[in-house]
Amino acid sequence: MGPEETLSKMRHSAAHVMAQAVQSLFPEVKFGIGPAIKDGFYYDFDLPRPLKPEDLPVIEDRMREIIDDNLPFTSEEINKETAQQLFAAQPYKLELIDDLPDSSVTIYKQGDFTDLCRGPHVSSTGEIKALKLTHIAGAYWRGDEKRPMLQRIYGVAFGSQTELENYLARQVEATKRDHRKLGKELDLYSIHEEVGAGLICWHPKGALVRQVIEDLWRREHISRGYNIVYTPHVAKIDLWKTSGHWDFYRDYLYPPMELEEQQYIVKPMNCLGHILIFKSHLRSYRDLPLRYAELGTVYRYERAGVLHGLARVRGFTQDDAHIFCRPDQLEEEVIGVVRLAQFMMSTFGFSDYEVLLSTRPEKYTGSTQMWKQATDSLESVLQKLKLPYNIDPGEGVFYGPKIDIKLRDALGHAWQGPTIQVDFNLPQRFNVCYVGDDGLEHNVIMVHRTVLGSMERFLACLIEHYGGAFPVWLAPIQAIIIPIADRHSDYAQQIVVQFREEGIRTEVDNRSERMNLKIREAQLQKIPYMLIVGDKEATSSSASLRLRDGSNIGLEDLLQIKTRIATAIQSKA
RNA sequence: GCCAGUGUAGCUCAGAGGUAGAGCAGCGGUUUCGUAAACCGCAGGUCGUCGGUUCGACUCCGACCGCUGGCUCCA
Repeated sequence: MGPEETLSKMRHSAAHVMAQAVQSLFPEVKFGIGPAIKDGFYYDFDLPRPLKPEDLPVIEDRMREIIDDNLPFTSEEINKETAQQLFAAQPYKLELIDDLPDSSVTIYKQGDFTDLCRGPHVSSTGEIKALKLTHIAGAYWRGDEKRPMLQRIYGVAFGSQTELENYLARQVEATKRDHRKLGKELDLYSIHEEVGAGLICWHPKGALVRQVIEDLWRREHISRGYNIVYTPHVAKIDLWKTSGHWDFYRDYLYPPMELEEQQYIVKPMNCLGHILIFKSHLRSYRDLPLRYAELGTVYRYERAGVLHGLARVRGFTQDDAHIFCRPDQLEEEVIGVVRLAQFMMSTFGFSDYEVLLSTRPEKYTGSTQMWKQATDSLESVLQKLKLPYNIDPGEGVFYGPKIDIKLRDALGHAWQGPTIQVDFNLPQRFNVCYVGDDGLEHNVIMVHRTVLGSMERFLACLIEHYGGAFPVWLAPIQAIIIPIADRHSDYAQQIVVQFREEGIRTEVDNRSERMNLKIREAQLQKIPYMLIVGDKEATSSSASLRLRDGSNIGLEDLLQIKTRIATAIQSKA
């Protein structure tokens, strides 16, 4: 058994101990389930009253007592009837017992607490080393919102106090890097109640970062044979009825608006516009593949409870593209997309990612033969590119198989990254065809893909990945000139002009403040280069260079600094 | 949407059944300074919104809105 399994066993045992503790405090408790999860565990309870944050330390203390008692865990296999009697007062457990396939079930006991459980567990409660209950949350029984909501207590548990403390320290670091906090501190964006939840206003600095990314995105797409297009933000509802979105996706759509007795909706996706552009001509097999790319802003109604900073919003700009190709071109097109995705990931410093291939779900459209061919193509691409991947069986979208890439940021937090989806549905619904060399019409294969996801979510990911200290090429302000006294501001201004001519985003801090304050603020703003100028510098065409990590380079010639910065921008380091 | 928490000045936060307070930011002034916060003064708030209880509500109650952590879902 590896260290991960040992930990997970201990965490699962901690969940049982928590259940015992809760039972001793609330004898009427009805138990849900209590598994081990990443870093810890949870248990779902049906309790006579809502839990308060103050309850957690009480439960935790009770858990410590149980741990100190070092109660042994014992298991027993019993038949279902016996189990049903044993758990007669536990409706959720009874439901679980009913659903188990075997005629016998296992139970685990520690002290006076018994739970239905497959195990395994540590041998006694004393083996649970370091834990902390972290938060309370509501959770539907079996994740179904039509069923009762239970109260879930989350906890973390580790093999030693030191590891627990490290974990808590990482949490503190993650809080510091939270894009919502940094977004405010670095003046990147804001969300206003007056505008509406989940709708983003980009401030100049956030907009600048976004533009730099978009410029790179456009350049890369053009050089890789994409055509950039623009499509309207609203369209007649019939278009969305034809596509099936109005039927299948209605819960996510903003409601229709009426104009000249026609109903229009705001687009939730960009694909239909691209399809209509494709269909504006008769297309030959020689024209394919056609790749239409758009930084397309879409609006989707997301439930209020799921909104989260830039990461989950109601209006967002997808870095979208649709590839229309022949079946024999699919594989090469997917290779191109994966290479582009890899290029983007390495450009933004993501080296840790997971590739998932999602296969046919239970409800699907298209023939099984089409599914097989497309899934094989996707898999073959991953093999040719020697990309390690996992199969996510049945997790494809109803219209086709897909490849998803999950990124890990510098703190190990996972983000949904590039996605490549084959679509058999829309080409049929809209009769998207090309004329083959046989003179007959054939449906195209359509690939939806994004390599960044959405600009909003990608920025959220980048902010947290870099902890707000954007690499020089992305930094909204790349250099700031800090005159020591007012008499140095002319010299400072000359540097600004000179640097801007070189394309270096430069500002000057001309306030009548002390240099120390200006340095502090520039550092907090995570500006990569601070050029401090006083009498010495003004007479020698130089500046005293300081970096945002606190290091002090000292006096350096202006030309040299310019080259230094230009090189850093160039290398995207 | 559901469960829990929460909303006080632009920001970070304190306070509290008898009509609000700090630091930073802002404004005015003094200071012109050598590597992470100079000093003095001024101004700033229908205490999220609406309704109820009360002689009196920012404080108690209710509804709504926003935010936070989850459930569910996803770019």
